[in-house]
Order: sequence, then C-alpha cells, then structure tokens
Amino acid sequence: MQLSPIASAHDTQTPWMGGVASNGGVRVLDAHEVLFREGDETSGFYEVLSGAVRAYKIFADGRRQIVSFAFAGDIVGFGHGEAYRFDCDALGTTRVRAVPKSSLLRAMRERPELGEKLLELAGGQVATMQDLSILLCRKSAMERIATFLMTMAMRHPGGTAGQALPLPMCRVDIADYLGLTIETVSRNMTRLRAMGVIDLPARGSFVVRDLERLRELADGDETVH
Amino acid sequence: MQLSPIASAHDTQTPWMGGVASNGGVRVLDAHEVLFREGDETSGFYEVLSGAVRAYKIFADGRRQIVSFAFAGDIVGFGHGEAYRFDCDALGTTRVRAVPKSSLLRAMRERPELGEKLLELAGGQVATMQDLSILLCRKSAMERIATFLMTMAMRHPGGTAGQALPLPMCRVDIADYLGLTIETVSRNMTRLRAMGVIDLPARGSFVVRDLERLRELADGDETVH
DNA sequence: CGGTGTGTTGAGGCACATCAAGCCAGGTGG
DNA sequence: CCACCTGGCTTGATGTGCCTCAACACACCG
Repeated sequence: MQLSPIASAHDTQTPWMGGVASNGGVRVLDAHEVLFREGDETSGFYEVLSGAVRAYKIFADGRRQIVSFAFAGDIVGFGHGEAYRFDCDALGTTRVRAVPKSSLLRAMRERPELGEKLLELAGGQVATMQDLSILLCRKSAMERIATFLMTMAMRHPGGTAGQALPLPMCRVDIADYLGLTIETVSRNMTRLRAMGVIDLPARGSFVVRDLERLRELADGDETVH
Repeated sequence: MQLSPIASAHDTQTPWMGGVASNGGVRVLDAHEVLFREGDETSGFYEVLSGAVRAYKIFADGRRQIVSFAFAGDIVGFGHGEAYRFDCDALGTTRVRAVPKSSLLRAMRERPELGEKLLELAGGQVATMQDLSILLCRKSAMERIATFLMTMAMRHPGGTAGQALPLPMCRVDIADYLGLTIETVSRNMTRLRAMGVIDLPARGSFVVRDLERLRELADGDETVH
C-alpha cells in the first residue's frame, strides 16, 4: 500500500482555471504561515505550486493528527463544504494558487461533465483516507515509517537511485501523521539506517539505499524483520 | 467526536430518483450475501432501505479492516470511480435500492446544481474517514468502544431512555472496525456493563444506562477512568 | 558563552495482543 | 428426551511493542 496525497492535480489540466487571469490568486507563504483554519468559511481550495503544506486537526487535549501533506501539484482544502474541516499551514516557504469556490461552481455549471471529474477527485480523497486509516490501525511502527518513506520517495521520479530526497517535515510532524511519538520515529529511522535501507545525510533529507527492502518493510512482509 | 455513517441520504430527497420507476432497483440480501467486491466495475451506488451492510478491505496477510457500517437511510458504494474500492456484504437480511451510475450522471447533466450537493456528500465521506483515522490512532480501546456505542445509540432517536438498541454486528466486526481484537472488545464491554454505563441483555442488542458517562468515556474525559 | 530547538538514545511501565480455557445458546441426530 | 457439536462470547495468564520519562548530542544564534 502507498499513501497518496489528499488529492493530485498532476494529471488534470486544472479545468477550473477556465475564466481566471493567468497569474491570479497566487500567494506566497512563509514557514508555518496559516493558509486556513478549521471552522473558517470555505473560500475555495488551493493548489500547491511549490513547497509543501500540512493539514491537521488539534484536539481539546492537545493531541494533533496530521491528516495530509500536500506538495507541488497537490490540492488542499477541496470538498470541505461550508467550513474548512482542519487547519492548514506551510512547512517551509510555499507558493499556492487559490481557486475560489465561485469559479469552481461556474465551471461546473458551464461544463456538467466536470462534476464527474470532481466526484472522482473526491473519491480519491476518500481512498487516501482509507489507506491512512489502515496504516494507522493495522501497521506496526516500522511498517508505518517504511510506508511513509516509500511514499516520499515515490514522489520524486528516479529519486531512488541513491541521491538525497527532501524530507521537509520535522520528526514531530512525521510522528503526528503516523500516530507515533517522535522517539519511536527516531528509533526506527535509526534502525533503517543501521540496516542499510536508508541513509540520513542531513536534516530535511534522506536517501533510499535499498528500495526493495523498504517496500517489503512497508508491506509488512513476514519474512523481513 | 462521533462517527458518522459513510454517507447519509436522510436529509436529501434522493434527487437521483428523478427518472426511475418507483420500485426500481430494490434488492433483498440474505446475511453475508455480497453486494459488491473490491475491484468490481462500479455499476452505481446503493441506498440501504432496511437492515445493514458492512464495507471492508481484506489484506494479503488476512487482516481485515471494516471501513464502515451502513444502516437504513445510508448509502454505500458512492464515489468509487471506475472500480469499487472495498468489499460490501449484508450483516443480516437487508434491502437495498441500486442507483445506477447512468441515472446519476443523467441527473447531474440535467441539474448541474446537483453536482454541488454530491460534492458535499463526498466531502462528508472524507470527514467521516478522518474521524475514523483519529479514532483509530489517537484513542484508547475504551474510548473507541464508547465512541462506537455512542454512535450506535445516536442512530436511534430517543433510544437512550433505557430500551434495548440493536447491535446487529458481531464482536469480530466491531473489533475489525475499531482496530482491536475481539477479546479487547469483549473485556471493555463487560467493564462498561460492570460500571453501569451499559447493559447487555442479549446478543445483538445493548442498552444505554448512563448516556452522559458514555459520552465522557468516548471523548476521553481525563477525569473518568 | 549560555540558550533554544531538534533529534537521538536508554530504562522502565503499561495497554493491548496473543495464547488458552471455558461458558452458553442453538442445532442436530440418536 | 439427552448427548454432542458448533459458533459466538467471555475470562484468565502471559508476552511485547510502543509510550513515557529522562538524559544527552548537536547545530544554530544572540
């Protein structure tokens, strides 16, 4: 199993851009700058152009669950109804394009077949959340971390040939995404490095040394421990 | 937090029924009869008329994750794209109405504003899956079970005044839904009964004796243990 | 130089899984 | 009618994976 982003716009021709000025709605966020908060009235959704954002919920007792990371080409804030359902802020300096709800609705009225596409997009989000559910409740810490790293690696085509890949989120973010503590994340990353599966050359990056092994660990292959 | 069904059609006037014969597409399922399987080409979605169905995934290693239960008024199989993303079968004798994809698409072309509604429906599904994720990774066994029972109780208006409520799924199903073992489910149900929060008069039913206490346990109230 | 934020490592405890019995209701055949 | 089986559920004993608490390493910065 692999974790997809909450939604991807890679393969679409951003059909909602029909009537919008070519550079309209672009916004630059600094690290930790908030894009929207849970409960805010929805103004539309956002396409990440560069950098990355994280979407999360914070609970009364302080627990935090990161629901998704979105990178360049992904969209975030889609399908939330009247109010956003979680907080969203930038991991580092990030550029996003805002797609206002009005332009989406107009596009949908003009081209009803677009609705179908959007429905599929929404379906993809559901599938992603299902995968996350399974990851969170059926997988061991090592499986979760391996799955996460696999997903990160897959986002960089050809990035598995030994070069450093970006890992823009800190350990706390990974822990809060995978439902673990930072200590457990750290321990298992160290263990993966000791096993020769990955390398950790510097903060904010990692290297896949043995992709096949990583995949086996992610899939919970019985023969590997 | 409360667990919603994967989607509810309670408040809609089933707008997709526009051009369909009044009793069209109704199908009766026996216990454990399969509605659709993961990978099957999508023919449309289903509205549960009576009884209940469960939607689940089975993994290579035999682990099973129940993704949702759907009761009378809920819909299942919506927004799956080209192929269904999980298996779905009946808990007991169940009546469903099949809503073919074609009729949905036709309705959407005729009334573009319907797309908006459906998008919201899909958004609701995402929200539900998020809640499930959080339930599965942030809550203790007792919190999960209390949350589950709360949800079951809430589905029967006024059903919290001491009368027996249906609990149509067996312990294994509950365990596979909550990411626990049947032993843990059983132990905590027994404990809830010992605490006077619920009663378990017979198989397939339960009684809420102390709704407020159950809610506190579900919310993980620190003061209650 | 100390201070702070991020990550690593170690020791110990606990919640839940695992393994194993036993209980109970319903069904079936003698 | 009883004897026996079966499936669902409960209960007990034991193990273990991850969390908790704690200390330390390291980079960065004023």
